[in-house]
Amino acid sequence: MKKPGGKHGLVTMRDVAKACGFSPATVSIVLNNAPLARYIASTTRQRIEETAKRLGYRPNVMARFLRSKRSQSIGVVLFDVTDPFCTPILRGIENGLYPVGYLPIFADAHNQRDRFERYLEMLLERHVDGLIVVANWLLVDIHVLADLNKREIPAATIGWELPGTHLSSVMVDNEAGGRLALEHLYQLGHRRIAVIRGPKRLIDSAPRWRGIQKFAQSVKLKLDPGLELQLPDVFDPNSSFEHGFRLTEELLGDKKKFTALLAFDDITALGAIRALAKAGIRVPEDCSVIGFDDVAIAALSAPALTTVRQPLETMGNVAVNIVLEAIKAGHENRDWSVVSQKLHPELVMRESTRPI
Amino acid sequence: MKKPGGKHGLVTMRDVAKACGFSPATVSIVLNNAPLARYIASTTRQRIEETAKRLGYRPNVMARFLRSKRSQSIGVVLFDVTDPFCTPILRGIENGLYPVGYLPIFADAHNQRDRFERYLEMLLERHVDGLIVVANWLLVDIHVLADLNKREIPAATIGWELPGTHLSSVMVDNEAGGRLALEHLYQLGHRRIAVIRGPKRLIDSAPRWRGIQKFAQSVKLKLDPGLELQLPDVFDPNSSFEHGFRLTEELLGDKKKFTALLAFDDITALGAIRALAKAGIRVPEDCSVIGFDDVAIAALSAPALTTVRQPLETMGNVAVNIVLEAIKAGHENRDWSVVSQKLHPELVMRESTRPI
DNA sequence: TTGTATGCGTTATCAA
DNA sequence: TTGATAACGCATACAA
Repeated sequence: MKKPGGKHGLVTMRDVAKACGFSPATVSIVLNNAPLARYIASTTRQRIEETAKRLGYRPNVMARFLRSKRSQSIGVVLFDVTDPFCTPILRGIENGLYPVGYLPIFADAHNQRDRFERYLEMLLERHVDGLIVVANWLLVDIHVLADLNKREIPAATIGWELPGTHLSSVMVDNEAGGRLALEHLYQLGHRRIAVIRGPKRLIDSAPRWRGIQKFAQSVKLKLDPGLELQLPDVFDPNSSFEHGFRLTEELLGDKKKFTALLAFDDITALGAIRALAKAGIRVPEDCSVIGFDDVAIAALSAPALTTVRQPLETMGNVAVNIVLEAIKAGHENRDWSVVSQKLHPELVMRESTRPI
Repeated sequence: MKKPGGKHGLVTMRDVAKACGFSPATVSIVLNNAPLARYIASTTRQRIEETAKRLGYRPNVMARFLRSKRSQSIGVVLFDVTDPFCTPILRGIENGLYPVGYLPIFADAHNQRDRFERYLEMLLERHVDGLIVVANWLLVDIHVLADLNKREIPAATIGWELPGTHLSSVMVDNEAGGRLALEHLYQLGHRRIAVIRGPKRLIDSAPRWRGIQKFAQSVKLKLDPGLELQLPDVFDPNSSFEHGFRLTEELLGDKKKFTALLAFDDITALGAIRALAKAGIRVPEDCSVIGFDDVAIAALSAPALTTVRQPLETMGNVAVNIVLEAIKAGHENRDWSVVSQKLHPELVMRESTRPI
């Protein structure tokens, strides 16, 4: 008995058709459960399904795309996999895609704009059905977005947004997060609070700071500008540890007194804690420190970091749902609209803060 | 002037051909720099290239695959993205693929065997040109490997191997690593050393322990079996922190004296440090702790962790090169052979160890 | 030096 | 209820 399949061991639909004596068309209808499958005799259906299984037939996604224009894959562009911020998001995306049989095509921009753009092109060449972008300011470019709009590819951004485009977005409510952080320290009795603000060009920085200020005003707390530090516009997860460390050292050099420190993110907070430890200041006994993000490290560091949690995995999931919904709408020739979701942050109390 | 491209804004090769008055064949030859391109008039070539650019032509990778059998993508299956062990590997893979225009299709097994297998099938349906698997014992299955062999897809595993198959592998030299760790503690003057051994079913555990034992013998150091702990066969990055914590607590409860602790991996070490801190034992003043892997957290924790570094990113890169080489060989109808690479670990001294 | 024709594996339309 | 046939976008053998 001659074996089907070419030198690559591939079994095509025609092989199945030949083996069971039906036409490729019928086989296609049955195996895809197409609408017409309703009219196929159940004996036929069984014979076909059995044969397909026996021969180990696997549909060829590529060939299928040529007809149906569905690649069953979506592009995922991260600004930096190495950043612990991205990992849970990636997990959330993958987890949302898995049940519907979509596969993510993975691209990592290394925080480089040209790499980001090149990857976008590559993903378009692969005709991804949708796109999810975890980006930051570095990567913005009107040029590329025009392409996206022209091709009408459903796309969502995470942790970043570009109003006025066809891009949906999923973000944490930064203002609420900033408020949550300061509120926590305030309730613990802290009044002299150092704040490490985020990089100016990062979209999160302003609203987070606004939340802090608004809360301060609401309880008539006066934030000392001398305790206000500023992260530079450099991106790289390692650098923010360094910067947290250095800024805190400088602050300590100024002999300014403070009982708590509110850091822009967890890594910065860890850097700050290191600087405090080096100066003999214990956390949380002598100084409370709060971070932002609730990155994996936060729970493992010593002391475990109190922080404002971004629901990163959920954000990945939500982005997937937005994109899948748009893809479905496209197939059904329905309209779909851009959505902008803001998710709620959550205070996670651990060991790095305590009452004064 | 009528615009080319269908409702999706796609520009095909035919569009380009029509626009510049040449045949699709010529266009194909030029744009792919095929061998025949040597005979194409340079004016023609320029016209074609210019037109392609002007129309914004992008080759359709899917359609191209149908002819050339090259999908320009390779499947990457991770046992758990959430494990900090995987991140640098993923980066290494992506980085190795980028320059040659390959894209990784991403799959995360969540430490579940059925998910692992399902993903393998999905990747085969997508006709990936190659496969890289970052796995552990949980995911072994002869069944699936048979499929891989039959399809002759170049594949490499990282951090794990399965001799007697067509799978290449890239691993760290665990025995050397175990030796390095103990040697470091020994040279610092430690003699009463607790060891947290790896899960029995994990492939790394035995050789790493062997390296430890061999070094001990070579310097006539007697390891106290009472100071020997055993990680259970459970996989999940969080759990190893927990286990490191608990095992260390139990050890402390036994009132056994030790001046140093050698942990199976970094996360376990972090858990151990937490337990020590809780008991009022300072690291490294009262007890030195060494980890394994040099995961990102190691450098950021306080105290920064001394550890044995696995060149994770390099391992990803090496795996890519192995697979790409095999793919190339396949295209050129050359034979390629399975390779098993062992990379050297490296001691990274930070703050968690010190002389006795 | 360039054009024509064919087929990759699938699905969709139409005919039987 | 099922089967021919064409077409998706591209690359190649062959013809011109």
